[in-house]
Amino acid sequence: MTNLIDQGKTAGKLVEFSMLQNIAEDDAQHKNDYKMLFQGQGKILLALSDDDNLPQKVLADRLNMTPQSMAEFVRKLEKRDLVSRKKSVDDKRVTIVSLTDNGRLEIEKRMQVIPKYLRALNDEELLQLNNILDKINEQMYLDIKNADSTLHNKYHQLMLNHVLTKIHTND
Amino acid sequence: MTNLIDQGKTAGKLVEFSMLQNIAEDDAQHKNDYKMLFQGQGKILLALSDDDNLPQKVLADRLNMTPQSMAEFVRKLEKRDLVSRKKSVDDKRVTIVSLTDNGRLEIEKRMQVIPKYLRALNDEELLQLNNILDKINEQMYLDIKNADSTLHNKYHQLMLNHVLTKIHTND
DNA sequence: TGTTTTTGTTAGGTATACCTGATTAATTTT
DNA sequence: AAAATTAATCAGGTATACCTAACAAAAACA
Repeated sequence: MTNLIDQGKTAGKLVEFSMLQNIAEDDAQHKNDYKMLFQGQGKILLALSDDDNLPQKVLADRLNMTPQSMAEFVRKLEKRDLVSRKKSVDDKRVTIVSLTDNGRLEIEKRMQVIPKYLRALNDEELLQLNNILDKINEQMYLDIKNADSTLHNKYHQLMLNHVLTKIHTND
Repeated sequence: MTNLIDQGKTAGKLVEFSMLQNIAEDDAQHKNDYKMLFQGQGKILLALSDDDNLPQKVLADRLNMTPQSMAEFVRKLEKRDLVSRKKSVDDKRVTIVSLTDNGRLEIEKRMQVIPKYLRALNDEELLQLNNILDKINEQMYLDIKNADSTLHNKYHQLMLNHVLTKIHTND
């Protein structure tokens, strides 16, 4: 596997990339926005953007979090007017969490940020990068699926849907 | 600029990529290692790997942090045996921070992680990705430089050196 | 030499992401 | 109907990344 050497090189460049990303986006909240998409409150927003109106319990399961943490984050999101909570009619124990219009906008805003550095690429390179990302992402889907055959982490499945429908379609 | 549309597509895939990365590396500390390379204590380690034996003040300046934060992080790193501190002989006010062997190993370990998803790429694609990352990174260097003409953030300069010498050379 | 500047420390604080334990209220099971 | 399970909440905790204010010691400057 001579390939391993090339992989190593690329790995280095990816670290470099992350580093630079981190520094370059040092300006204010833009960075935070982007970074916080995949943790805590951001994760929840993302999950809801795929599948709205979920009970807290379901969210907690999907995102691999305790219900207590979920309660906390949802409360915080509610305060920021990004989600709303209402009691389920069928089951008065459950609280349904929904995105507010505000929340939906917020997600859109965060996801539509086009990193400035993409300007550096010409059409051909953009196409290449697209294809490469497709392959990489597909590989990760596989890895995730395999690591998760037990299905106990529904989040993975969730993200699969999310991305496949919302992003992949515009190829 | 029709290109904007393609950029948008790619931006989406990059978000997808980050998301998946986040989920796929869900296993234990591997994830944390990688993520924490660019913040707080990790940043400091990285800075020292380029240029060792620095006064705390210099580190604080380069990393855009208050000296107090720096003191805190350095203390934490010392506790973890990743750096050592010694008083400068020339200037008894300054504390010189140095990587321990342990710290050096730690950085190597963290940076040499080859993401599994790179397996999915063949030689040609790996080459393409390499070139693309070069271009993107170069663009970011420019952006950083421009944003930082005042030179008040030496970190950027630092990273420039770091990456150019340590990573770029093996092209 | 006395004042000012610089490096670093101590103390205290904020915010975010999580977690465990205990408890309540609603629903299901027996 | 009583017991067990479930969804959520409250209370309290840990860890990390930062920050400001106040202050001591050393060095530079006047």
